[in-house]
Amino acid sequence: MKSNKIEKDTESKILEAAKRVFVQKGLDGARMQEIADEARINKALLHYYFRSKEKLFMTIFKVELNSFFPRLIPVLLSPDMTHEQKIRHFVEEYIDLFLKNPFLPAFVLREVNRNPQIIAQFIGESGIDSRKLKEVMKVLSNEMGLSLNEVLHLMVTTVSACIFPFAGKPIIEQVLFEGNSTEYNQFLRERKKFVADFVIFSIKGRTI
Amino acid sequence: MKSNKIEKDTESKILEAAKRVFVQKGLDGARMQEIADEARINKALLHYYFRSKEKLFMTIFKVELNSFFPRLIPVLLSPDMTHEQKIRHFVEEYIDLFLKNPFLPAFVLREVNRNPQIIAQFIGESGIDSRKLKEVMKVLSNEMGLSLNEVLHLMVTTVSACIFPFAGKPIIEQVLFEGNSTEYNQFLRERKKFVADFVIFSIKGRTI
DNA sequence: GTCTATACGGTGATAGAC
DNA sequence: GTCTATCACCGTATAGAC
Repeated sequence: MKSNKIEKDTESKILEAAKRVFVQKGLDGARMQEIADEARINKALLHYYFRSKEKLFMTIFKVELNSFFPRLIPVLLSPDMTHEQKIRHFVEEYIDLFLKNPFLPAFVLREVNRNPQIIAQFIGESGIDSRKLKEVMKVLSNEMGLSLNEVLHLMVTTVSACIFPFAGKPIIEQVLFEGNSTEYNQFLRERKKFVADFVIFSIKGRTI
Repeated sequence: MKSNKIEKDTESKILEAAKRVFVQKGLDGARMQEIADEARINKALLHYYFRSKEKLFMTIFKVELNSFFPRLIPVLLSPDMTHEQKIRHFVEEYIDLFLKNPFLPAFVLREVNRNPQIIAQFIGESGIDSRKLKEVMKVLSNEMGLSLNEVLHLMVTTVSACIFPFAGKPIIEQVLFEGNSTEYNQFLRERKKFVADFVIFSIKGRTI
């Protein structure tokens, strides 16, 4: 056994390298050679640990999809928070996640559109539970004084507002900030407050 | 010359086939063979009309990116409409565009993330004009009683709310409607009214 | 477990006949 | 312009030595 933990075991090195490459390039764009280089090993060893490119990809994708659906349902069901607090909490957590993993939205969207069945395949293993989700919608519906359908659209709109600024980074950065990435990052940092405000104001404006 | 217009010329056939394949599979996932089959010609002819896969792709992408940015700026500058009317008009036109081209959002997002420079490359040729866009923001800022920055976020949020339901179709369809595509399509049809209402209510809720 | 060498199929691109 | 045949390369995957 190696002395200290600076030396990672090979499997971890592969997983980390594969994550970087797959998330950036996608399944179709990624090359096993590039993953091997990134992990500082050779191609053959990739196939020794994971039998095929597909299998290695699936291992990565499962983990990433899992982190794409954060564990926020318990908070949304909490009886000790107002719906305003819940919205703020959700938006802040979700955008923070993407600030830490900026490529996650584009990656998940790309792969899920490449192979739409992949999402059904992993639905159970990721933090998604349709039953719980409907429970959340019912609770929020009561708290907000909106119909179930309105809550559904509201949720999708909130999630959209969090995800798109990351998934569409090249467009936003270029079109809105003429390529100035400092301004784009500033925009992202302001985003948490704005989106939460936006949603809350919309509920207010609707119910008066 | 052929009798009636049922027979299209080869270039058009290629272009239509390439559009279908590239939009669905992306540059990396698409195969020249598949495009040839789709166009009912052989691979060699593809290279005769367009020298390379890359060139053929660029031709398609330019057109698609162009339609991704609809010509809505004149309307947004119109002095004869309230900002509410402008928002409704924008959202309806934009969502209608995606109802007609459901794969457009996922396609543009995928390719723009694959190669972020591609957007700068075509910025002039697509219907985007940063100067005009800033003019729009200024006008809306006055009409809505919001700061320029708030209008910026508002625009991004509105666009997000229109695009994401299409770009994230596999996720939404599976997670929210358990794979029931009829319910998903129903959701999309309701979306125009909801998004416009949502934005307008938010402005109202903010300024009271 | 880790490496080098290689097999094998697929893919973009071209040559050349018609 | 359109076709068939073919090339050259690249990418996944495996064999086999250590």
